[in-house]
Amino acid sequence: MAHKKYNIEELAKKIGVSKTLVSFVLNNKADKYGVSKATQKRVQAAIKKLGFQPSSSARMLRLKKSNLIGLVVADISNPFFAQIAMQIEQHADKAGYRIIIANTHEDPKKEIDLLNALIHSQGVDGVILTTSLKAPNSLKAIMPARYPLVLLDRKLSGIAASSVGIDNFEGSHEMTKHLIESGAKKIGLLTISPGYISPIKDRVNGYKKALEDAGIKFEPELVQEISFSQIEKDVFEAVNLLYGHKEIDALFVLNNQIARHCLQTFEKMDIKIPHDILFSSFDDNELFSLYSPSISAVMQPVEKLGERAFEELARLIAEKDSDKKIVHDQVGLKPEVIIRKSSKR
Amino acid sequence: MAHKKYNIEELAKKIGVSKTLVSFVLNNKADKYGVSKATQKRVQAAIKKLGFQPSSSARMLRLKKSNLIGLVVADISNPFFAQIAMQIEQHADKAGYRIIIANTHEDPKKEIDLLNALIHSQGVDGVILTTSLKAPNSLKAIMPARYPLVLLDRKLSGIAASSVGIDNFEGSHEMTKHLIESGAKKIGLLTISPGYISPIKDRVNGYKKALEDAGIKFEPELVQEISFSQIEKDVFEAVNLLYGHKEIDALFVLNNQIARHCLQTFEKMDIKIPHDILFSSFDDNELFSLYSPSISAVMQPVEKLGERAFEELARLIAEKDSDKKIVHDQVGLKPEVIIRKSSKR
DNA sequence: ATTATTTATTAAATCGGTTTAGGTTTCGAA
DNA sequence: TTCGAAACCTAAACCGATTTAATAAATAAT
Repeated sequence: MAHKKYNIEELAKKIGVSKTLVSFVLNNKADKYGVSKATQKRVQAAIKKLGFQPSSSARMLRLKKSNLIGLVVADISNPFFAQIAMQIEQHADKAGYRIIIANTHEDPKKEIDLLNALIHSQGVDGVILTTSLKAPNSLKAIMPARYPLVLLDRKLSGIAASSVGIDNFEGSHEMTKHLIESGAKKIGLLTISPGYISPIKDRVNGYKKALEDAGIKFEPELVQEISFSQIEKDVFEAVNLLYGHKEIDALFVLNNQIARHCLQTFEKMDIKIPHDILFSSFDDNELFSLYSPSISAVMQPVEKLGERAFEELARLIAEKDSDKKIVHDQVGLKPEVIIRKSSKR
Repeated sequence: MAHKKYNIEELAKKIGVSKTLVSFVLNNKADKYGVSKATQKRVQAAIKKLGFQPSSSARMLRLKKSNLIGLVVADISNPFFAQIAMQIEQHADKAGYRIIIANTHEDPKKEIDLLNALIHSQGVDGVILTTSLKAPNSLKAIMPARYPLVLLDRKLSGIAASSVGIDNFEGSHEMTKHLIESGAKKIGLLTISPGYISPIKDRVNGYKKALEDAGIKFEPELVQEISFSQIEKDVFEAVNLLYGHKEIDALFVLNNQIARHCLQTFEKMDIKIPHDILFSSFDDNELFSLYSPSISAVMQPVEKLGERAFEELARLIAEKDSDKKIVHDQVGLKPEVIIRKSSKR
C-alpha cells in the first residue's frame, strides 16, 4: 500500500530531530556540519523506511535549480529527433536531469513563446534547441545572460550558444561527388523550405561546390524547393519536372521525409525512374537498404549527436554559476556517406 | 535585450500596488475580488510591458499543481511512441500542460523508480504509462489514492487506471483471417518477449482464434518468440526455421521492428522468400507500401491514441479533486487492417 | 573552577507565489 | 451627523525545502 506522503518537517518530527538536520543528511552535508554518525544513521533509516521524497518545487524555489532540461524541436515524431531525444534522455537521466519536450512545428512565434515559458516560468536549467528562426533577435530578447543553450542540428549566428550538428557541407559535397563519379551529369536537388536554416544552406553549398570541382555548370532550375506544408504536391511536381522535362540522371534529396515522398511518387507514377537514375538522400532509413535499386544516403550519427548535445549543455550549466568566461563550442560531427550499389544496375 | 527578471513583489512595487492585487489580476480573480477596472488595466499593462512570468515552482509549491504530465514509455525513439508523444504534447500544450518524457527501456525496476520520482518528487499531475510490468503490486505500492494514471498501449489488471489502446485481438484476428482467406495453410508467427504484456497476449490469441475459426490446427512450433536484446539473431534463426524447415506459406510478425529485421534477413539470405509467402506485420510503416511483394499491416491510429490518452488523463486530473467517484475508462480503438496485394504475385 | 573551544543541534529567514482575513475609503440611508 | 454597507485594497500566513546564525552541551585549556 502507498505510504502517507511526508514532508521534511513531519519526517523530522517522527525521528525526533529538526528538519534542518534532515536536510543536512539529505544533501550529504551531514559531515560538513558535524552531525553525529549515530544521528545520521537514524535519519537515513527513516528516510528509507518511509520512502521520503523531497518536494522538487520547494527545492527549485529555494535553490533556483530545477534539474530540468528543455528539448525544443520542430517535431518529436520525426525519427531523427526522436532518436536524438532518446539519447539525450538517457544521458540526462544518468546525470539526474529530466527532459521536458516541446514541439514548435517550425513556427518561430511558437518557438519563442515556448522558450520564454520554459526558461522564465518553468525554470529549466538549460535548453537544447532546433531553431526555426531566421534571425537571432527575438531569441536574444528573451535569453538571460550566460543562459545555457545548445543549438542542435541547426546553427544560428549572432547568439551566445554552443552548437552540435554534423558537417552538412562535407556530407553533401561527398554525396554529390559520388554521384558525379558514378557518371551523373545532371543532378537534381530537392531542398526544403524554409531554406534559410543552416543545414539546408550548407547542403546546397556542398552540392554546388562538388559540381564546381568537377567542372559542371550549376543549373538553378535543377534545384527545387519543397514546402513542408504541401510536401506531397510539391514533390510530385518537382519529380515530374526534373525527370520529365529536365532529364536528370541523378536525384539528391535533402531529407528523409522528402525521400519517402519521392519513392511514393515514383510508385504512383508507375514508371521505373528509380532504375534509371541514381537516387540518394540525406538522413538514412533502415529500410532504404532493402530497396532496389538501392538508395545511397548521408547518415547522421544520432547517438553521438544526442550525447554531445547533452554533454555540452551539462558543461554550460556547470559553468554558468562559476565566474569562468563561458566558451561556446561549435561541434561538427562527421556524417557517414553510405553508398549502396543497386544489384540490378 | 533581455529584461531584468522581476518577481511579483518587485512588479507590484513598480506599479504601486500590493502583490496580492497583482496575483488577483494574474489569475483572473480581479473581478471576483472587486479590483477596479482602472487598476486592472494598469497591472495588465505592466505585466505585459515587463514580460512578467510568474515562477512555476512557487505556484507549484503553493497550489500543489505542476501542470506537468509524465510520459513514461519503453523507448521514445520507437516511431510508434514518438508519434503518440507528439500528439500528446500537442493536445497538452493547448490545455496548458508540459510533458516530461522518460524511457524505461522495458526495465520494470527503472519504471518504478522513474514513476516514483515523477509522482512524488517532481509532482507531475498525472502519468501516461506504457508499462513493462507483469504484475501491478510494485505500481500499487507507489501510487497515491485517486492518482491520475492512463495506461497506454498495454493494459495491466488490478490497478486503478484508465487505459487507451487498440483492440489487439481484433486486429490480429482479422489479419490472420485475411492470410487464411488468401490461401495460407501454415502461418508462422513471430512474437516478442516479454510475452506477458497485454497486446502481445491479445495478438497471439487473435491469431489462434482465426485458425480455430478456419478449422486449422494450432501448431506451437510455428510460433517463435523474439527477444528484444538479441533481435537480429533471433529473427534470423526463426526465419530460417520457419521457412526452411517448417515450410510456412505465410508469416505474421507482431511488431514493426521485427518486421524490419525480417526484411533484412530475407535480403541477407538472398532468397526470394518474400515473393513466395504472404508477409504481414503489426504496425504499419510508410515505406511498406513501396515493397514488392507488398506488405500488409495492422495499422494503429496513432493520432487518436495520443489524443484519447491525453483527454482521458485530463479528465482524471480534473476529477481528482472533486468528490466524484472516479470512473476509469478502458478505451479500445479500432485498428485498421491494410491489405496490400503484391503486383508481382 | 572558570573560561575557551569544539561538537551537535535547531530556530528562523528565505525563495515567489496564492489566499485568507482584515483594513480603509467612499457613499447612501437613517 | 452617523451608521452600515459596498467597493477597493493589503498584511500576513502558507506551501516545503535550504542555509545562516545562534544556542546548548560536552570537552579542553588555563
